[in-house]
Order: sequence, then structure tokens, then C-alpha cells
Amino acid sequence: MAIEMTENSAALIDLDHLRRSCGSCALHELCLPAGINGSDLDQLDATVHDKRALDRGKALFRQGESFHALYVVRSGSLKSFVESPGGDLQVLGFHLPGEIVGVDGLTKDHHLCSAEALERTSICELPYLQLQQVTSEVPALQRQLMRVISREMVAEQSHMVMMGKQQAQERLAIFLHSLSDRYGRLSRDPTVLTLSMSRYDIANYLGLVVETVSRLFSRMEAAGVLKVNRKAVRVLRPDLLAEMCGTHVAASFRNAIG
Amino acid sequence: MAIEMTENSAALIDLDHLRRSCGSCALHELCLPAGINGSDLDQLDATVHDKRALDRGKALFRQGESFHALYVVRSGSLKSFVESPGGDLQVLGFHLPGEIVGVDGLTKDHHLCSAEALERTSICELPYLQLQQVTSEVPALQRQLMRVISREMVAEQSHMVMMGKQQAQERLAIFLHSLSDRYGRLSRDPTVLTLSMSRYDIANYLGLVVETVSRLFSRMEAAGVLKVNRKAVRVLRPDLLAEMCGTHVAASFRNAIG
DNA sequence: ACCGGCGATTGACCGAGATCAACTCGACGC
DNA sequence: GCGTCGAGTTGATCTCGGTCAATCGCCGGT
Repeated sequence: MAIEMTENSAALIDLDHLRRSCGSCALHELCLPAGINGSDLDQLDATVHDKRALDRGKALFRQGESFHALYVVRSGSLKSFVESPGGDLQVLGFHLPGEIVGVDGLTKDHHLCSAEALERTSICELPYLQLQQVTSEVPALQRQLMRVISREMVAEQSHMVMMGKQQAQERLAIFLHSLSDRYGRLSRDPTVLTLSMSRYDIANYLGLVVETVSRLFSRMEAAGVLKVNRKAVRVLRPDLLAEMCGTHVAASFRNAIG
Repeated sequence: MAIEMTENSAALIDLDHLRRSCGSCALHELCLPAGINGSDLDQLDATVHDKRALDRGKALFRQGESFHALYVVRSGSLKSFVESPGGDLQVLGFHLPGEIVGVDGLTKDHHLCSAEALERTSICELPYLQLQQVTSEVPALQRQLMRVISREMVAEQSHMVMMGKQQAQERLAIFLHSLSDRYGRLSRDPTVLTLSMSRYDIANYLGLVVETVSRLFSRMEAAGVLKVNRKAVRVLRPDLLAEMCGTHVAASFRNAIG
């Protein structure tokens, strides 16, 4: 996968590469409209502080830690989740390259959920104080940051709708469809999915148990919609998959947020 | 109820009253730290443009309408919801006095959900352009606005957790407990709840059906936790109610965002 | 005051998905 | 190569909450 090569080149990143990288980023709207392009990318490179690399299972931040930055996934993937004192946990979302995490920390100066790498993952760190500085200098950027945050919020609403109304099969279909969509936006083949998260994580995220998810994968494979081989899932019939998302609120709502 | 009297005095509102009103408001953190107090309240009164009054069932804004302001409930209550083309709808939340609505509109210049009055309700309107003006002049306010938005987001996460993991009875318990909490913050008796929303709305919000909600009210009344009389619910045993919220993630998470 | 209608409650039954349990498969270490 | 371990799959059974249906009771209109 082409995206993988960004991982170990973090230190010796060239501007052209950075530019391509930021083009598919949730925050590129935050940079490009402000005229940050070409030679200004040095400056952007300076603002985006720490391009960390995380191994599988390593935490980007943990619930309760103090908040000081927003993060954007550069390559790899993350899951975010909350855990109760009893060790019980709830997966809140999965985050692909270009997506933002850490917004939960804006409320109280400390994070209310944890974020963890699902595979080797590299990250852009946007120190909040500096970001605030930049956005206050360019009011349009403030608005754009709002958009990004609000989009996260709406995505959550959409997930909530799904949890409330959708059948198990519709949930998995919506999950896969969403993943496929996001692959498309990253210019990756939207029919070849690599599920970096475990079946347990998927089940937890969808409000189901692992057995149900497993059965659904089998059923959807039997129906000719998917070809499933452990973490490798090929979408054979995108049309059927879309159909399986149902005509209910969650599906149309999810489409609306583009 | 004392809170009711704010409704018809919107036009001839006095500063002292405004001040008391804003004290329990989600945005009071947004006003007070900026030194807006005492005589400056005239100015605040000018920024908070339109103090509309809505009758039961009337929309504050509708899905698809263009976005131009955030709103804060002054008295009464709202529900927010999305509706699919098929007429199917999903309730996203209920909003009591002091709570903010309309944040969903920041993403795309138009609202992605609708908000509707559950009873006669008065509203503070904060035109976004003006608000943006004020926050750009005072950077600390920008941060505070972020906090408020982020808090909304975290509340949504908490609801999501509930939808994913909680049993039906725990869901209703959490809903009532949350309502009770918010009553407390408004200096209303947290044991005397007035459910302005229908059983259908509650069920929809909790991802249940109306019959289940009805049975749960009966069961909780039989258990001596509640006294239920249509829309009037008295919490007889707050301790038991809290216990029924379960020791799972949603409950502890919800406490954390308090 | 009476009636009509809708919201709410209660009961009987059913089914989707959870639970419990057995088994398979691939990865990794020695 | 072999054994172990954990993730994933598959099957059998159970249960919670959804569905269908009947009834109640409050509220608003005439």
C-alpha cells in the first residue's frame, strides 16, 4: 500500500510529500484556504510539531491525561474508546489517515477517552496553544476548525442513530460502507478493505457481540456481497452492500454528512 | 414552577433578571470571564438578539435550513432529532434551560437536525457572525466556546455508549438520573421531574419502543424507586435510581462529564 | 356533559441477538 | 516440526425486548 511508506520517512519528509499528504487530511481545509501552500509549507511543517510513530497497541493518549494537542492520523489507524473502572470498555470510533482525534480533550483540559494504534501508525500533532494562535490570527481558520469539529460531532450523531434503530446486519453493512467511503477519499481502492481492528473491537463499536459479527461476515459472504479472509475483506457487490445499509435514518443521515 | 415566569417577560426583561438567568446558562462561562458583568449586561443584551418564544410543537430550526445562529434555551424545553425521507425519525437529545442547540449547523452552513419545542419555550439567539466577532476579539472566549461545543460532543459519546451496552432498565435509569442532575443545576428540585416529552420521544431517544418504556416506569414504580403520574415523575429513592444506572461505562462516563 | 381520539398501559407471544460451548485455524516460540 | 495460545468461526439454547392487540383514561371540542 502506497500510504504505508509515510511511516518511516517522517524525519526526512520533503515538502512535496507533505503537500500530498495534507491534501487528503481532515484539516487541509484548515490550511489551504488560508493561503498556506508552496513555500509556506515550511511554516506549516513547523506548526505541526511532532510526527510521532506508534506501534500497534501503543496509546496516543489515555483517558485522564492532560490535554495539550489535537492529532491527525498520517498513516495507519487508531481506535478511540472509554473504559470504566471495572475494566469494561466501549469503542467510540476508528480513525483513518487524515482524520482528527483528541477533540474530547477541549472540554476539561484532560482527555475523556483513550486513543490507541491498531497497527504501526504515524501522527501529526497540533499543539493547541499554537493552533489557537494561528486561528486567532486568521478568523477564517477558526471557522474551519469549527467545521472539522462539528463534522466529528455529526458523525457521532449518525453513529448514535445507528445504535438506536438499526438491525445487526445493517450495522455491519453501514460500518463497512463507511470504511469503504473513507478509503475512496484516501484514493485507496474502496473495495479492498484491511480491517486493522479485531472482531471484538468491531462488535463493541457496533453494540453487538463478537459471535454475531462473525456470523454476519459469514452470511454476507454466502450472499456474495463480500469475500472475507480474516482481516482482508473484499467488497464484491458494493451495490448490495449499500442496499443492506437500509433506507432508514442512519444511512441517509450518514450520506448527508459527506 | 419558578422558571416558567421568564416566558412572558422577555420584552421587558430587567438586567438583574438577565443576570440570574445567565448564571445557570451553558454559555455563562463564555460571558462572565470576559468581564461582562454589571453594567456591561446592556451590551450582552444587545448581542443576544432575538429572545423568541415558541409554542409546543413549533420548530426552532429544521433540518436543511440555513445556519446563522446558535441558540440557548431560556425556559421550557426542546427536542432535537433527524428525520429520514421515509418519515422515520430519531431523537438525538432533549434540551433544558441553559443548554445550547444548533452546533450541528457549523459544519455545512445548514442544519443537519431539527429542534422543536416540547412546551412553551423561550430562546436566546446568538447570531454566529456576531459571536464570531466577539470571540475573535477575546481569544479566551474562543476557547470557552470550544469547551461548550466539546461538552456537547462528549455528552453525545456518553449517549452512544449507553445505546451500545446498556440494558433497557439501565437506559431509562440513566435518562432519569441525567434529567435529575440537570434539574439540580437549575436549582430545581431534582426529585420532582416534569417530562415535557412524550413516552414515544423517550423510547425513541433510548433506542427502545414505547411499550418497553411504559413497562419500565411501572416496574420502577412497583420497586418503590419512582412515583409516576403521566408526565409527573417523583424520584422517591435517588439512591436506588443511581444504583440502577449500573456500574458500566455509560454511568461513570456520564458522571465524568458533569 | 358527552364523545372522540390519542397517548399510555398492560398482556400474550415471538424472534433477533446474547450466551454458553465446542471446535478450527494461523501465528509464534522452542 | 511440534505444541501452545489466542482470535475467529460455528452450533445449540435462552432471554430480553419487540410486535401485535386490547383496554384505559385524560384532554379537547362541540
